[in-house]
Amino acid sequence: MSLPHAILTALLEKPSSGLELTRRFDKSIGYFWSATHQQIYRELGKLEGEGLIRALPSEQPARGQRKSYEVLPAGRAELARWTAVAQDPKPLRDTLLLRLRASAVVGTAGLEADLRRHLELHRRQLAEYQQIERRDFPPERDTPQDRLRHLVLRAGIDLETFWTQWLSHALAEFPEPSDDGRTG
Amino acid sequence: MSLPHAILTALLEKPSSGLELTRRFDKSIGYFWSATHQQIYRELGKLEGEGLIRALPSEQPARGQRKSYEVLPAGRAELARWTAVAQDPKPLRDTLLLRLRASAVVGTAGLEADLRRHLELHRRQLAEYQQIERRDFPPERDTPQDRLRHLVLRAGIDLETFWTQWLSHALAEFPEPSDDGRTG
DNA sequence: CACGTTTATGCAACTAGTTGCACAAGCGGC
DNA sequence: GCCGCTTGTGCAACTAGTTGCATAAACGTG
Repeated sequence: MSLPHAILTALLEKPSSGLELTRRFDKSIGYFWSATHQQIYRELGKLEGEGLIRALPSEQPARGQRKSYEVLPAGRAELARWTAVAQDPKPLRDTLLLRLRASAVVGTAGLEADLRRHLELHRRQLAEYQQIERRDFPPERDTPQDRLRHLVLRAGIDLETFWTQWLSHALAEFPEPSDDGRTG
Repeated sequence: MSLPHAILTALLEKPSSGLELTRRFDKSIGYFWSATHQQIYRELGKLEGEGLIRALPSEQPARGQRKSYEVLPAGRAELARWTAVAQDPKPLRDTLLLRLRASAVVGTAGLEADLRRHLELHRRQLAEYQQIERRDFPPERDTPQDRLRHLVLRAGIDLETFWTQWLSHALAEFPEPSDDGRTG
């Protein structure tokens, strides 16, 4: 439902080929809307068919036969429309919480190790976000665009902070190995 | 991938019919793994076919022709297995953040109202969780099971707290109406 | 110059979740 | 006793996202 709009946003920021988009998704927009290259190519085809983007005619030859796309006015209009439409927040779906809940009835065996692993992953992600913040949002730059993008990054930072804290807390009060929380 | 395990957990906590499960999903497990009644019925059929649950033979007659299910040993084993298996956290996917990012290029028109609406929704959800916490987790009850379930609820509470704070912050530094953050 | 590797594009099939609808039985009232 | 409402169960079709694979050009190296 949102992938086409994620792609439109990325292409407005900078016209790109499928592969460039894939790379930029891996390290920017993909932080809050991930996509594989297969999804991206498929969607680029659709968007072109709908007249929302077009292939840049200029640079054709180079290696492979890469095509770069740019957003057409209709595409920009569609993105603006979609941005303004009210949408309900989608309900939380988290397997780790589900597993914790399940462990209250079937025992916590094996779970603690994975909690530690998640904690480490979230710490890493947090560090990565903080590095991006230092690099891309120094105090002096402060256009409205910067402020909006910084807000998005702050959400990522604060979410990872939440997870690291919650996981630390969870591990701290985890049942002893001998007491696995099993009911029957 | 996880719906069957959510159902197994719910059925272990208490054998139920499809409708009862649906209701309990709406106000408990569904907070972190939502499901519609259609999904639940379909999955109950599958689980029964796989021999992980069975219909309780006893109470057949009543209204409609409701069937209650209970978990078989194979089902409990499968849940325990799944709980212990390492799983990667699934990447964040959030349309609101995407829209905010898009608004940096196409303008923030219409977005602020929806941010306010989301703030209100998250405040409500937070209040609901806090009420559940007061009701279900008074200080004196403290079995390992309680502590695990309380941890899950705490995650919900802290997440909603994060969103209300972040949304408040976002609204506070939102561009003035005359300045909509548009680039070109 | 042949052979494996990287770059780049893309199709097809599968899985999970959502939406829309169907149907049957009891319930409540006029 | 019929009519509309609610309860309870369920199928079918659709949508979004994932996984696995196919293809082809250029590159680099022995």
